[in-house]
Amino acid sequence: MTPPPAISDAVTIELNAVLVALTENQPLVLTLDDGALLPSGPFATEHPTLQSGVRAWVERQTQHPLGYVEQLYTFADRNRPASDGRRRVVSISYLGLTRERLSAGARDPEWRSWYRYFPWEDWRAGPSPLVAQTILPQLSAWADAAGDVAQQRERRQRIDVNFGDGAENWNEDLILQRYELLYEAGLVPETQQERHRATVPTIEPVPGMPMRHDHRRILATGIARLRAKIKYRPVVFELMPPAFTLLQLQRAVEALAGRPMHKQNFRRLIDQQGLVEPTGASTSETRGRPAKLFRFRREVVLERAVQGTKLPLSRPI
Amino acid sequence: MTPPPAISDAVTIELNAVLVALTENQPLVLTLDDGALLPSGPFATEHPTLQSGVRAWVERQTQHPLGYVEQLYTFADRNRPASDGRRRVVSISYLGLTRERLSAGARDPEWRSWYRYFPWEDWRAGPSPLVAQTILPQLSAWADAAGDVAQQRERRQRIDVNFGDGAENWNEDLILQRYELLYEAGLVPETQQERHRATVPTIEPVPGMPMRHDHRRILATGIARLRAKIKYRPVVFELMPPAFTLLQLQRAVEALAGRPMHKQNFRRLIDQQGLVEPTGASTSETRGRPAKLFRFRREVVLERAVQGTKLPLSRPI
DNA sequence: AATTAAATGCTCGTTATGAGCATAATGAGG
DNA sequence: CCTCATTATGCTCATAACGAGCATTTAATT
Repeated sequence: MTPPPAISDAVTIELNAVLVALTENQPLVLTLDDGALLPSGPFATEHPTLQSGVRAWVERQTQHPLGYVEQLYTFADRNRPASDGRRRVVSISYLGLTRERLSAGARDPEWRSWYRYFPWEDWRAGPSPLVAQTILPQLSAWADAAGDVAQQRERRQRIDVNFGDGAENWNEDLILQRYELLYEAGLVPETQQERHRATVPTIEPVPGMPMRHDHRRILATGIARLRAKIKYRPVVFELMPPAFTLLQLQRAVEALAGRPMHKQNFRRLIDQQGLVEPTGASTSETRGRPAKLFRFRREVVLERAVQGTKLPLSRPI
Repeated sequence: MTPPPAISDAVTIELNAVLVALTENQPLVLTLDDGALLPSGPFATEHPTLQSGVRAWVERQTQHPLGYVEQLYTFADRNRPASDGRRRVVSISYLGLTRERLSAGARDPEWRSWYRYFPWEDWRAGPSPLVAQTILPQLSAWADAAGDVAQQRERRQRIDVNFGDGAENWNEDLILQRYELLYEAGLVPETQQERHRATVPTIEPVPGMPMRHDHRRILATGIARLRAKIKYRPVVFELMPPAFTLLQLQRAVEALAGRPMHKQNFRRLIDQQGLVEPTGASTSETRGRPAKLFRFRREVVLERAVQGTKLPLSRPI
């Protein structure tokens, strides 16, 4: 079935990492080159597996063991097959979670809040004004500029599904689709990198720091995966210190999800899932009543089978 | 950051496809070589993107347009970096859904029920006797054979999470983890391919047809993805004819999930999600009261933002 | 001692979900 | 023609999950 590969079909593998840490309620991502790139490394002969390749060079760079690693996506679309004899690059991206951040001295690599790249994704203090005041109007104009009426309707619907009305129906998981929509609408600087800058009318881009190549897209993919995953797997704990208060845990989840949560219900959820156990100690770092300290119950990684199902199953016959 | 790639780091990309169709309530997968392989093709210079590469050779093979395509996973672990100068192979796998099956004449490629490969995954007629009578006892023996007590406990827990007790707590999404567990326990023939056959005591493998290389694992990955996805995205319809009854739709979902569902509740779910609309016609192919025919409302792909969240969000401030 | 900031406990209404009863509309068999 | 088997479809009920918010407790601060 598979014919022997031609020389010209050889590619080079590049590994990209979305490496996430959490400090002072900010979700941080490791960047290079003044924030313009995600760290990446080659997949070399000495690596037995892809994941060990990622671990190897990330740990060398950050000087810290990488707790959790998960494959994100494989892209080969960035550069067309080169006719000049240079090999095509296939990039495989990974999401990594780590507890400690790099010593602050170095300027490059640097940890940055991911909300610098996606400011409209931070709804922790309520609906982002950026969405209602800047993004929705611009997207609206883009929808109106569509060729025919059918396309207009489709655009409006996509905008509505992904961005809501600026106040309600915000779904934090849709970060990737939102970025892609902005990209299509020409509202991020990356769009203009791609095409002939002269012919595309230069629109004022939406606030948010761009990255080179498709790295901001990869970052969005990583955030989307993480935001989805915290809902059914206890991955937050990879980012937490060994002992923490429930409020600290809540702030961590809020930082990742970009949304505020209901304190008492958050505790109820954590509690009834048996995710944590008290260490016995408590802390009074903040002003009010001292909070009990908890630790993650490692066992639950084994215990918990996701039972969640949205299908109307019937009892075993 | 990325040093210029050495010649030896060049790899060849192989694309694998888990191509699914549905006929007479059986979930079918396209196989080659008497069922021992998944179809695969090279990623060649002429393909602009990975996905177009997959589409190109799958459509050529099946003579049918491929509705839905989704990337599954990228493996590079199968073969260690070759010292003999042959290039390493990285395989990128895709899940594809198609409505029509290949003309039945050809013997190769061939559509086969995926339950031939994973017979223990079919719980449509109630708990699989294979699990309770064959698999659990063998896994139990494997757990007992562990080195120390801690490892025994861990193995027992993993078995329990993934296989339940043979009657309750079956989670159809865990198909990949179950296969991996059986692999580790040496209960599938593939295990013995890998290692030195002489030294590993040959245990009677669990029923279920093996595949070459890691193709059964890739198949499990595809099924797992599909089983998870039907719960929050209307992908079943990619496998349905243009018009269908609600019972046919239910049987399709049951075929994929490998579990029976509650008829009335299934209808309620479909109904309140507005996934379908009546065509006006009805059918009396079966005996009882004629059933109304429905069609999928294409619009919902746009309409539906997944709202599902398991976090205790609070109302926007 | 009063005030303030958290932590923590508990209740309430709404919705989603699992189960099952009841009725309707056909074809098959007598 | 009548009865039965079979499938479709409508509806109710109990329970669990979830969003909201009130009330109480416990410390630091003023």
